[in-house]
Amino acid sequence: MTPRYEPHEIEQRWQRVWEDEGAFHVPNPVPGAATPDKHWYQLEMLPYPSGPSLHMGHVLNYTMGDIQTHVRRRSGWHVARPMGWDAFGLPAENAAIREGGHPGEIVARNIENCRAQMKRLGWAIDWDREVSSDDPRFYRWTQWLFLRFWEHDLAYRKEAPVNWCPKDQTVVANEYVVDGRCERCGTPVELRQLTQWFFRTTAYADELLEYPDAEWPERTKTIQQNWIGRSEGAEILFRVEETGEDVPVFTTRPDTLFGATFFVVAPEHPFVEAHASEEAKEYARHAGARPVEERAAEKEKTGAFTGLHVTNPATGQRLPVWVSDFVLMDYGTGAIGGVPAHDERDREFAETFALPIVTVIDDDGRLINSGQFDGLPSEEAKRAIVAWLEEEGRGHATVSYRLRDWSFSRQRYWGCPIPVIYCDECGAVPVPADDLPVLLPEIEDYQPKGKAPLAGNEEWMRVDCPKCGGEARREADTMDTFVDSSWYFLRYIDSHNDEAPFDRFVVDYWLPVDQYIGGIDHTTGHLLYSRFFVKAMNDWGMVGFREPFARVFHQGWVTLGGSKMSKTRGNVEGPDEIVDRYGADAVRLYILFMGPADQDMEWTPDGVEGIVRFLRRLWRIVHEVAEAAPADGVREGALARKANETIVRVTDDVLRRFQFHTPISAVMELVNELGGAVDAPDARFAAETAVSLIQPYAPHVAEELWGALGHERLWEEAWPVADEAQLVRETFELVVQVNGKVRDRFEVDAGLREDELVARARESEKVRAHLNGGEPRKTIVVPGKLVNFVV
RNA sequence: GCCGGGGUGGCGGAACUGGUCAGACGCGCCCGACUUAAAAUCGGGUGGCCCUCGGGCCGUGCGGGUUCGAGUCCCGCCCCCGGCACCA
Repeated sequence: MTPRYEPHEIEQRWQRVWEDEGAFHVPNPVPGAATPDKHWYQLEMLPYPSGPSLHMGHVLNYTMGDIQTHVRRRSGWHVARPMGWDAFGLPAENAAIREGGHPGEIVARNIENCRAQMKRLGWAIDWDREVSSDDPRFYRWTQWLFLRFWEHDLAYRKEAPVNWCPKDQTVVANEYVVDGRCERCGTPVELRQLTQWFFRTTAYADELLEYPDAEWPERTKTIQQNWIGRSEGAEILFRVEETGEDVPVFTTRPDTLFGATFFVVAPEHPFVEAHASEEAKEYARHAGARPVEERAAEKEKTGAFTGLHVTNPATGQRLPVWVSDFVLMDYGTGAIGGVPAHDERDREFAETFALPIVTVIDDDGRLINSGQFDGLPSEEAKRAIVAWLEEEGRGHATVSYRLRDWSFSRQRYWGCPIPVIYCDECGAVPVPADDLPVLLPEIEDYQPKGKAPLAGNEEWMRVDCPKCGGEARREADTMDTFVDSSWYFLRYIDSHNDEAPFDRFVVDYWLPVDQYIGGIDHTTGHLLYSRFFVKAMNDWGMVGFREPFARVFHQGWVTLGGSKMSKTRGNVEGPDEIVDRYGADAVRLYILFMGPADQDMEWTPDGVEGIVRFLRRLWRIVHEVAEAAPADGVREGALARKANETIVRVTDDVLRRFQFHTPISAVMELVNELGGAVDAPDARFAAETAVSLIQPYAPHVAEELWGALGHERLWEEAWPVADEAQLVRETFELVVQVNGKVRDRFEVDAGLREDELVARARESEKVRAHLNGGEPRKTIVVPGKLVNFVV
């Protein structure tokens, strides 16, 4: 008698077994001992525990990783599959402010909840590797790493204009300002001149454009490349007539140099303060304060003449120097040679102020009015003019980038303290390694007030200078959350290490990450920062690789009401209710069956009934097979063939194509066929195959059905391998076309030669009717598939 | 403007290197069986138009092309999504 399918009873039972056995713990290799060389690091972006519940996007993400993990494990890979918590930072702190309470307590409670949800979904996580970025055992090493960056001049402190979010009351990195707004809260950011800590990401700008050891999606690479914004060009010196000093400009169009008829500096350019007329200074003061977006929106150019002139190094002509806000101080050199004939903005400027326009490139792209360079195609002219400038000592080829260094100090409480001490005598001094971690103190009032809340904690702030022993003060800013997530994937590998952030031997074994699953929204932030971290660590000899993530996959957004589920939007749907109702197996299957995992999908539980029906059908049919089918079932026949074909499809989709919805369809097809022949000699084999193949998706019910078929421990069972002999067909359905249209189809022997196939095709009544007794002009034979007559 | 991705039934989607009348699998809908009835379950149908019920014609955003054969390749458009953008 078939028992009832009771998902909750089954799921709890197997989850307990796996937990008690530590079924998904995979130990690290030990130097000198034999270690499997077939290994796989399966990583999904770690969650922010800023709310009490995971959302369906997490369910999608971690189920995908889970399937990958199960299939790899059962195929003989050594799989590292860790999990942790991105616990520091704004999202958690803002949640604490909303709810009232200490962020540490709220985060701890959320983590506990989310961990329970993860366990309830039955994910094959190695909990022994768990880390949390707010744990001193973790952030001790975040601080230690920061000191290495500083030591290598890849972290520095400077005063610079930075993005300030007036709502969150902190500096925000360029990478997390979207359309001029704070990515977290949507508030428009302001520019403020502040002394901040930066990581020198620009030191790796060129290398970050290349992906030598990584298979990344094209669109992801493009986004990063656009963000880095590399432009090849030249730096050219213009001499100021009145003072004799040289002012450099950056241009990507040195071929148009002869057409430069005026010169423009940015309002913030030091030249203005040093030499410009009072009127120009006055203009610069006002213009420089306005946001770039606002300036760009206006059609009419503004500006003021400085009263000075420069010499065009190509023509020797005297050019007026203007100041205008369409020239930006933070790109290139903050000064340009205005070429109104060949640049739209320069033209607008020239037209507004009645400046001369000289055409130097004709309609065929060749130079004119350019002295010895006349007649050269513009691409050639670029090289020729730069070479000539170099000879003259007036310029050289150079490259400019859009990328800016990453500002990572935050004027907020809930983050990793920056281990720096300021001493009047010694300046900025690193906290000695033995004194790490600098613990984040418990403070009552952590509300953001525009300056670091830690600064108000006198007891914590006052410290002896590690160098001279004199009275000194701590750095009160904390680090951006993205510093924690720039290296968490390394700590996972060696999460209990008390001597170092990680051991190079084990990290070199597991990394680079074989498959990273995460949102595309972190492309120019987290993903870029992580690459920067790893490249630097490789240069210091800490790791033996230069790219952290060999393959990246971006899941689509699970949307609700058309927009991405997120706590800030408040449109979060968690897994609890639907798991309560249908069980974890159904939810796991359903979230993947909804569509291709890399596309956005609107969350609706409507279709889950179809999956529940499938599970019940599978349950019933497998039990029927267990009763009706011969015990020593054969592995040949129509069902066995279908089973073997399904093995190939599922395996190829998961491992090679990274496609998770089609394997479910494939197993459904197999189960549909099996349902009509539960007592067939090969039914038992087909049932075992179906259960085995569905195990990564629905591990609990699969385990139970595996038991019903008389076996145990499916999670350790070798992944099915297709029997090649069974895949070879003895007959196939020959398609016969006339002029490319299918006119007949029938089974033929697979061993027939081409001429025999043609002969069989010509015997068909239907085909004859379409040939009208005539001879085909041409006959195309595709062995094993079709014959096409062309008349 | 530059760069990247995409457009297939009522819906989610399949078709992996051009080759089985494109539409697998599922949702929804329709019909039937079981039932006093409903739910659940099981069976069947489901791109459009025409039909003498054998079939015929059209059909993968639009227009061309290559090919015996195109959702798939090429050219030109249209639309949608994403990145960059007064970046010199």
